[in-house]
Amino acid sequence: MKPTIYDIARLSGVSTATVSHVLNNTGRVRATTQEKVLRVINELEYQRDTTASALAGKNSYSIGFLVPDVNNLYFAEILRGVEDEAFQCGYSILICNTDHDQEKERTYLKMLRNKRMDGIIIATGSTPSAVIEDLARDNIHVTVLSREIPDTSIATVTVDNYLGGYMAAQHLAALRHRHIGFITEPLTIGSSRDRLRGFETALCDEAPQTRMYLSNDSGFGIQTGTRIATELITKHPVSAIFAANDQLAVGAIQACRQLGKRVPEDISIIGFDDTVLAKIVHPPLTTIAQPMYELGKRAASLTVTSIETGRQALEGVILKPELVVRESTGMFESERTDAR
Amino acid sequence: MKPTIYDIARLSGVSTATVSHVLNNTGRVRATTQEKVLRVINELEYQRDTTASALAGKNSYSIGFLVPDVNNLYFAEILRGVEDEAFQCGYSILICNTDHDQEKERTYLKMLRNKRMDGIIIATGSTPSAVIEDLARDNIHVTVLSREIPDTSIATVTVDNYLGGYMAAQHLAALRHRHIGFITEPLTIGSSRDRLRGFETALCDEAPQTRMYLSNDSGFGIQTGTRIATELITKHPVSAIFAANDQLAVGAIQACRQLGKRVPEDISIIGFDDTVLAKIVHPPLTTIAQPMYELGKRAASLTVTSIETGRQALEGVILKPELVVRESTGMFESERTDAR
DNA sequence: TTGAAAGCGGTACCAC
DNA sequence: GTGGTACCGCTTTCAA
Repeated sequence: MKPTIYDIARLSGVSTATVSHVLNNTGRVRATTQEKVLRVINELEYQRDTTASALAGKNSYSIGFLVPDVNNLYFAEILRGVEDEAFQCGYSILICNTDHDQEKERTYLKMLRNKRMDGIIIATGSTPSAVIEDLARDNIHVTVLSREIPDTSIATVTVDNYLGGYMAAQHLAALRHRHIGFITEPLTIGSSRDRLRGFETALCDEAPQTRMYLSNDSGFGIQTGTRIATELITKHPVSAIFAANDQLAVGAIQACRQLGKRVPEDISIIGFDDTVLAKIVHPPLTTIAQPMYELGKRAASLTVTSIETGRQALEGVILKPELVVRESTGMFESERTDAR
Repeated sequence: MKPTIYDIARLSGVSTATVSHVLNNTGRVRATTQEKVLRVINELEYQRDTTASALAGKNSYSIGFLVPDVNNLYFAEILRGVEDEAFQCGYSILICNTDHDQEKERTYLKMLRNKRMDGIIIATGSTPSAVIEDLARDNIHVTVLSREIPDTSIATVTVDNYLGGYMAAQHLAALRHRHIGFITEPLTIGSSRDRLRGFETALCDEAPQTRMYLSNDSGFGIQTGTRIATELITKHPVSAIFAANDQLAVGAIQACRQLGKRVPEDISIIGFDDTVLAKIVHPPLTTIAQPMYELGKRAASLTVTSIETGRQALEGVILKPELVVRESTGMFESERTDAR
């Protein structure tokens, strides 16, 4: 059986209080005593039981990570960043796949509370801030990841989605596209709205004569991308499409293939995120890159800081996106469109 | 503050023992008492504190998942299966990215013990079975995922890697390839060895005159695939390449592109796993599909069964791989090779 | 400097 | 049926 502090105490002839003191470097313990205790600790390969320690009021060294779906390149990479940083700091990550399901989210949140998580990183789109405040009341430090900064002051790590949308539009406008389709994620999600706003603003700023086409449909996956792109292309004279994430963009490329349109000659496509998909797909995807790993790391780091300083961080970290030009976008050539 | 059983006991005028009984449906509690207690529980929205419960000797309802890297499509999908099943059963998953690093693995294992995990799913390549037995001694139920069945009896979920390798060779042999390159993951990993054995055996069985070329180099990622494929193609007259995972295969395709070889006209490429990469890459990849999600689910399910029955499952689940033919493999045409 | 003891929130044995 | 109470393993106050 794993040794306990009682074993350590007995074998080194001191009380558990003293053992605890040397374990935590708290209180004044005579050097010789300390040494004696440490020797026994090493001898028995003693390791503090985190569960007991947590129950007694200390950290559980665990952080919950609420995420729509880890089996999604975007979130998988964020998760990697989160976990790496957490591991560095001595914390572990408990994953919660919500599938954008409010009910699952609530269930997970309860679980996390009952398991005494020290902190929670929320990367799902739409947790009401009331929930977040509840968590704070239970002394669980919350960090919101990858969506717009909510009203309530709370630790937030996000990419500048507005700017990202802006850059995408700028790129397309510079290539002289004047009829652009926009494939969005559900606009209930803050980041989606920001991307759209940025996109529209850039269009106004740089090429006010441009028309943008937005489907009522929205979603996340490749299939959705194909569906919406098909709708956009058949209903409107678009020569370019912005897809709010790489998966949607890949779907759009597939739609083009199905419809016999060449990318980028007939239709330019630009994505968002820069997951591996963007490099693998054919043609390689021009996209707005997000520093996903970094987002994860920063979120974890902020959370740990909150936990260890004992007060909820209020910082808002906003990272910059970056335009990565590959081969899926090209200059608009009018004669092609006429041939349409 | 969250209510405790003491609060419930006080407000419903009974002892904590009784509250515990109604919570656990253990012991005989008078119906009226039960009702009274339940009412208070609902009123206060009481929820059992898992940490305290675990310390008192019950389950922690947490399972550790040791995996090389969740930011890898193959493992991400397995993780999804693991988490879904665990969630269904009321357990949560703690992730541990080992990066094939023995040191990290040891550190994680300690962490998991100290956090009183009920079970651990090990999807990394090479945990010595001694470690596994240690875990068992601490009453932690272990399931090994996705590698060969070790000597010691232990719960194992795996795909038939031998068969997978066999099928890949069969496919290539049927296409009349007689000079085949083999890109492997490190052969320290059991599943890699099995794939290689299966591959070689099929070649013997079906086309003994075939030559196989194996590099000393090995690895996991796209870059590695490109590197090894380049070596294979420049040093040997290969007309086909088997890559032990889809990433390596994608790398191989990129190598072909760089070397001016067409896939599949000049070189056929077959992968392993069938991650999304296989569908996205150009040309779409012929590959040996693994039921990754299912693997994860089964592993979680076995683990939970072990935990809840109290005795380590010894079952060995072996799922079948499947050949998925896409466009990266084709019939060998001798005249092409002559032109080489 | 050290130790006795009262928790933390549950569980479960044993007596009534 | 129900309740008293001794743990689980560690932390921390308070007194010595």
